[in-house]
Amino acid sequence: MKLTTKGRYAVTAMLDLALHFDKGAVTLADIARRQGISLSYLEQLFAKLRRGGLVDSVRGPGGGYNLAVPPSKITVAEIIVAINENIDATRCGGEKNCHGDQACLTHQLWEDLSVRIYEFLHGITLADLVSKPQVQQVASRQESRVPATITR
Amino acid sequence: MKLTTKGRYAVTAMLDLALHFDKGAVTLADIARRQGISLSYLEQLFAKLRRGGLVDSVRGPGGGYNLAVPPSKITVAEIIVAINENIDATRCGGEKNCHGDQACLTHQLWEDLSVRIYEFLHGITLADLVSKPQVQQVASRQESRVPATITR
DNA sequence: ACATTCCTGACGGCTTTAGTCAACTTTAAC
DNA sequence: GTTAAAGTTGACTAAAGCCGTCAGGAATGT
Repeated sequence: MKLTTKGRYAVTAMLDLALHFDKGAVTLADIARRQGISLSYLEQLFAKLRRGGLVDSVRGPGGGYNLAVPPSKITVAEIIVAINENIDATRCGGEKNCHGDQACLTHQLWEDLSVRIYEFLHGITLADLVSKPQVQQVASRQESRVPATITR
Repeated sequence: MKLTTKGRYAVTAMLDLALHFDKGAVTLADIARRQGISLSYLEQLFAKLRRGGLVDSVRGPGGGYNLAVPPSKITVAEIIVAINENIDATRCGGEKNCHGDQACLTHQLWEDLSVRIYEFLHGITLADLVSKPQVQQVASRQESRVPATITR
């Protein structure tokens, strides 16, 4: 389980999609504006999300992205896994050859931790996040915002 | 809570110290040989561990490093915190200004996760790790090893 | 046709990681 | 008191990953 800002961007973007789940396709430009993420970077992230089967895309005018399944069926862990193709927290990638030909001293520790983190994030769906008061509060503020100018 | 290979190196090295807790000072050269970590890199890590008060150093011949307190008093979380001076998993460093002037949508999520990871790692001491059969098994193999040549 | 939007690949700056090298200080042992 | 073992510090490099930009292309509704 690798946790970087990349994964955080992805979860934020997916949460934005979840907030507009029943309102038709959402363009990346909208997400970029609302969440303050560069459009081109979003394009990269969504390419992976699409390959991971988490979102559906609609081309052409009026197009955009939609969640492939309802928010209650998508967990945070799935999003992060789709973004970071390498998932293991261990040094050896599960090969247990971290140290020469043998497992390193702390191999088991990182494996345990990895499982814990995964379980935590797997227990949280987008629907869970949407229902949080804090999220709704921030979201409503974003709706009423003056659109900023978007580069490219 | 930032989890990188850097932190893993540090925990592995500290575990090595814990395994030799009652046997006098341990040189970095020994750790480098046993754990397959570059000596110069260990020097950097132990400078931080020393500043963090986790280890004591003894200079001169016969010198080396010792745990500053018994293994049962040192948690994995402390080690990682000492190594990565920045601890927060959130984008804004607790400032809650992740997105312009307001907290980003997922601020709370990362804060929660951060706490979870910290609690997990704070619940594991070096003594816990030492008592694990797997660790002892790997450790005993390392003791009987032919010393490899060390560069510089 | 045309504008909109997704899609793809290449590229560059930046930070972090991992490791190297060199010089220095302390101190035990001879 | 010399010497050698060890820690201490700082500068440096190479590689990787992150973040973002740019340029073009493909699909598609109007």
